[in-house]
Amino acid sequence: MLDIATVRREPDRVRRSSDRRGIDPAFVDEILRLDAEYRSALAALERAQAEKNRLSSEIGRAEDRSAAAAELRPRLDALAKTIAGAQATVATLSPDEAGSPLRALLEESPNLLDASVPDGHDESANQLVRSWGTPREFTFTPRPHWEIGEALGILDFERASRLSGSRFSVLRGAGARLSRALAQYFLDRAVQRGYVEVAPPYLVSRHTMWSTGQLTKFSDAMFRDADAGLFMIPTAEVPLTALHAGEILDASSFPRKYAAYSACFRKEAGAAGKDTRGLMRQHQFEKVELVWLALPESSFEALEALINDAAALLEELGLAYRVIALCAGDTGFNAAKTYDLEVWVPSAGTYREISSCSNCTDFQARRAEIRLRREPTSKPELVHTLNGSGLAVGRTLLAILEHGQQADGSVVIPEALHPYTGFSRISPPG
RNA sequence: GGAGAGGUGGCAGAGUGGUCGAAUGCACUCGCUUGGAAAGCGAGCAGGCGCGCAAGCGCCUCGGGAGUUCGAAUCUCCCCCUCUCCGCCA
Repeated sequence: MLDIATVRREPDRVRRSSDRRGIDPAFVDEILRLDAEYRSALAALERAQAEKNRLSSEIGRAEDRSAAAAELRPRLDALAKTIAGAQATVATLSPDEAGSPLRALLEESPNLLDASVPDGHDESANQLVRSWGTPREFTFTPRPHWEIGEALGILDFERASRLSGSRFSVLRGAGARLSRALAQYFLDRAVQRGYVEVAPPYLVSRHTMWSTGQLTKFSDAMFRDADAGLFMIPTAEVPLTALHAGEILDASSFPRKYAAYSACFRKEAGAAGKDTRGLMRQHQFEKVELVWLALPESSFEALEALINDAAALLEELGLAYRVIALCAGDTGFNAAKTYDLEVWVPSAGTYREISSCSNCTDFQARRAEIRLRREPTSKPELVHTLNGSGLAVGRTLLAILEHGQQADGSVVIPEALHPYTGFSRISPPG
């Protein structure tokens, strides 16, 4: 959610950011107009309330309260009418009132972009930041992971679709083991890097989902149980970021770094026809998510650290990757700046997203009311939140299968995982 | 799912219609005291919003919402949550 105070103080900054995202900045003027209207209505209401409070306490102080009440009644009745009217006006204008036009505009506006975000409308304008490793040269035509996995008997999409429909998978034997090894490995490495491991709920309330900015009119691709009022998390970013919602945290505990393994659930309705085969895009997938609560002045340094934490995992696994800075038009609603981490996928002959790391600045913290206090006597201020995958389990598994495939159909497992898998190669049955 | 108890400031815990945004204690901040500290003493110390250059002034908030009343933390209704016991269950 945008800060009304920022719109007032720096409307040009808001206009520029919106324009760069491809959003008509006209709404800024609308916000300013509604806000001016709101504040004058609020001032009128507060004047009437102050008058009423004065009269009421006068009655409370009087010798003969009922006599005083009787005497002041006409003025109080008139004030009550004024107040009721003013309240109704304020309610329709207030930025704090759910459903008011001003509130709606503030909630629908995406986060302000950082100045370092490159211009551009779509992913073609994204910028390469750096790359690591070289894609493996094959002496044979590399097969896609679903063929490799099915031949090895470790991936089963046919039975998955009988169980649940399309975009589900069944992992079996060494495949299931490899998946578990990855999750365990990612978590262990995160803890070694100072993250606190968290096992969060996979179902969260509407309010929690709303508080992290997932419930906008632009994105409702989530599975949910309307009866219970619960949503299945599309990412552990939601419970991790909202973990300290409503709290005022001591600045000395910053930065706070959390890591959680979870299943994630997405309808992916907008992605029909894209990545229909394999593990790339599933309704249910697993991921280790990394979340930082950072001091405002150091959140962009934190973003660099976060993307490096995620990238280090790929280096340890020997998988070639590149880091991409998303352009303005490709940067998500919550984010001020986003880096994507893309891993080389041999069968596709290109890099594919395996992690997305974002600095959401104070945008999520404003809704979730996550604050910090610098000194015992200082005022609370909003924290900055960051999130990124470290990493997506299915996509990493996919990359390992394709990268490690051999001419004889077996797959060589990266050494870093051997302590977790207990095997160094997956060989065809028989 | 059934029965009961309860939700007040960072914490504990008073407050059952009127100078209560809230006693008291602890924690915390500043000052005095001290060689230094502790203790002691004094002052301060919730959050949000609006007006104001500022000092400051005002409004709102005692789980959330609606109501009664000139006036609600206190009374009424609805909802949410927590705890205890019972049932069920991995």
